Amino acid sequence: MEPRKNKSRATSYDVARLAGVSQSAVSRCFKPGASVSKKMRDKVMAAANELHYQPNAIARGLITRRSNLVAVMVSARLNFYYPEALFSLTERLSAQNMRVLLFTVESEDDVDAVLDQVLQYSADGVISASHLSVAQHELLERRHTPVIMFNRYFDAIDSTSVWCDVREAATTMIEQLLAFGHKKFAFLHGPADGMVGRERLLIAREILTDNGITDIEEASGDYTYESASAAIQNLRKRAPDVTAILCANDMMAMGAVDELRHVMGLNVPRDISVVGFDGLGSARFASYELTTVRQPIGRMSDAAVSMLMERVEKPETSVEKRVLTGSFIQGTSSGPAPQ
Amino acid sequence: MEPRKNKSRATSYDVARLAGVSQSAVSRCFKPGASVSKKMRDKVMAAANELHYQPNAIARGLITRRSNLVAVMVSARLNFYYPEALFSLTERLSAQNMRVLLFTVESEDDVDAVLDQVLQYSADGVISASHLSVAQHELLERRHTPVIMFNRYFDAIDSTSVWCDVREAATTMIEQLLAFGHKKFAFLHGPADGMVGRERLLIAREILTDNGITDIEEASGDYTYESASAAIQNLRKRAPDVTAILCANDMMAMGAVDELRHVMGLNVPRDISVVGFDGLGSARFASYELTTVRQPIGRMSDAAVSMLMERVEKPETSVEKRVLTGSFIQGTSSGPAPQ
DNA sequence: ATTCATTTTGCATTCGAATGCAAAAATGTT
DNA sequence: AACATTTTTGCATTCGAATGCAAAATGAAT
Repeated sequence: MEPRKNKSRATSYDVARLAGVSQSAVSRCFKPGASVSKKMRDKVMAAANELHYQPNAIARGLITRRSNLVAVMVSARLNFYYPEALFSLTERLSAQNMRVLLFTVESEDDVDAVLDQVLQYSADGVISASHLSVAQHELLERRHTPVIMFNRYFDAIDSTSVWCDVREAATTMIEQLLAFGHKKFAFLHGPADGMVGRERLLIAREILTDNGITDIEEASGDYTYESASAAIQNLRKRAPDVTAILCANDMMAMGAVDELRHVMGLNVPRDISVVGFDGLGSARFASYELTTVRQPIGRMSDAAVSMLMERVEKPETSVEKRVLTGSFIQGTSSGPAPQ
Repeated sequence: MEPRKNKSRATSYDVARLAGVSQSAVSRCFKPGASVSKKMRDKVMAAANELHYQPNAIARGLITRRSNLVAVMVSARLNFYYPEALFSLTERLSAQNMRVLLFTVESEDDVDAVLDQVLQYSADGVISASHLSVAQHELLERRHTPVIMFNRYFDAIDSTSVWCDVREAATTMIEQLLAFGHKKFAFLHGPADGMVGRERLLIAREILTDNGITDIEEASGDYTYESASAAIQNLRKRAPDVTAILCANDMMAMGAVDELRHVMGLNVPRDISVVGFDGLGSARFASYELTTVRQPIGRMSDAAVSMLMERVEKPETSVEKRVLTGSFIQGTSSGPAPQ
């Protein structure tokens, strides 16, 4: 008998040799529901424990064509919303015995390179919180890799997605502002390619239009706290009569509140109201108490994971869009319009 | 010629057949620095492009014994500090052509299960921001899997780690508080198992002791914003004369500031000063402008990744502790002690 | 004890790429 | 042109687990 090669890791052959059985027997003992006698299982498990054997997921993946890896793509820019979603997804994926391969996407240009990696690692599926082009969708489809778009409904292509419908909550929010007597509104947009923010403000615009308000001021940021500062300065200069600012996300709303209060010396909500979208943890901090529309991140993650798992098990499962509804959060960053 | 089996993915054999060469030639064309003639490379690359061939990372990993996967373990509880570190690490690892396998750890009990997964996937290395026991370290060592402890210096075992030394900055911070005339201090601790927080306040205590202050009030939270609320209530009841609160992290400092200001109606820093540790992005928000000690997350990530890569390439590389220094951030959450 | 049905087990092959070695081709030398 | 040298290529094997199929073992039924 050879002295053990300086392998650090026991293989199924090592276990088989020690237990005096075949390698296939070992393999079967680690496959739930396989046909193994109790005697065999005991022998093998004893040997496996002795050698600290664990099946090699890489080798297994090669033959089964299932890596049990899920690629999760998030945009690095959105520092606050996505961590909550990311952790939430990770927990739920582990519960399904899936591992998370994390990819951050700086800009749209990175996506192709990331997808190459996703495919090289034979991820069983993708959950993407960044935009994918039609070509990119097609690439994944050709490779039979299911994708779930997370919070990306209005993409050109018809793809399986989880989305949060904010219309009802936004209506409540905006009607409350109207009831508060606000007449002059402004939007604080996200970046031009920010689908989610655009959609949110589109809905807001419709609701305002329904109520006869069409003259809306516009300003733009990039979803970050910092970007709100310049946008608000600019906005106040152009349109000092605005009394309600609708921000495309909470982060900018927080930036807006701070700029108005601490730099411009205004009282929010007495002088001006600010509302956001997302329902971040930090939006509830006592310094902000944002009025906002909360996305049910936990339930969105559940939906994304369950839709993904279905498609991993049954690849031909058809496109599905699961829509959850956001809820209105009454904060203290909005209130009656000033005299 | 068989009709293509319904494989969605071209293999090196497919490329070889199309290019009229051997499979090994294809493999070599994708290995940087291999001996291949220009003619061969062109032929192969043309075929590879036509079939959209990309080498299978799983199969490659099996034979090379290099998965190019790095397991990153973070605690899910610390919602704010770690996302910044996580994204920072992910970017740097991608730059080294390594992929991130993300694991969240709810409690210490999860760690064993997570490590099993790490080993099953043959991660080339681990970056851990959660505590590992001696046994866990040994397990990884037996499997020749290098670990870098991220922000975990004072572990029982002598392990390679990145750590942020806050002593100098903390000294500056505390001496400033003393110069501001503060005499009665309180600590807002993290949870009992929070190594980092304990260490920070230990240092703070030493510095205060050096300055003749030994009677310090103590309160405890769990690093979250919310937990500061009860701790502060309790503290104010017991010791209304405290004028400076040192918090184990920024998140609790923010919670403390808000509780003091918005619930208790105090003026921070006029009535009471609050300082933190971390240097979170949100600590800079105008509503807080925390006085704190910032950890250089970017440089810490660089250090972690470079130390890891060294040990992946040369496994026998000895233990190394890289210590970066935190910097004092002057905010407006602290100021002169009240009369 | 014999036959047949059923469950367990092992054999041999497979997944896809990498690599040591030897054969073949290209290049250099005289 | 003949030979030596270097570079390029292909053959065959390997990594570690899973699995179809056939052989072996077990159990049931007569």
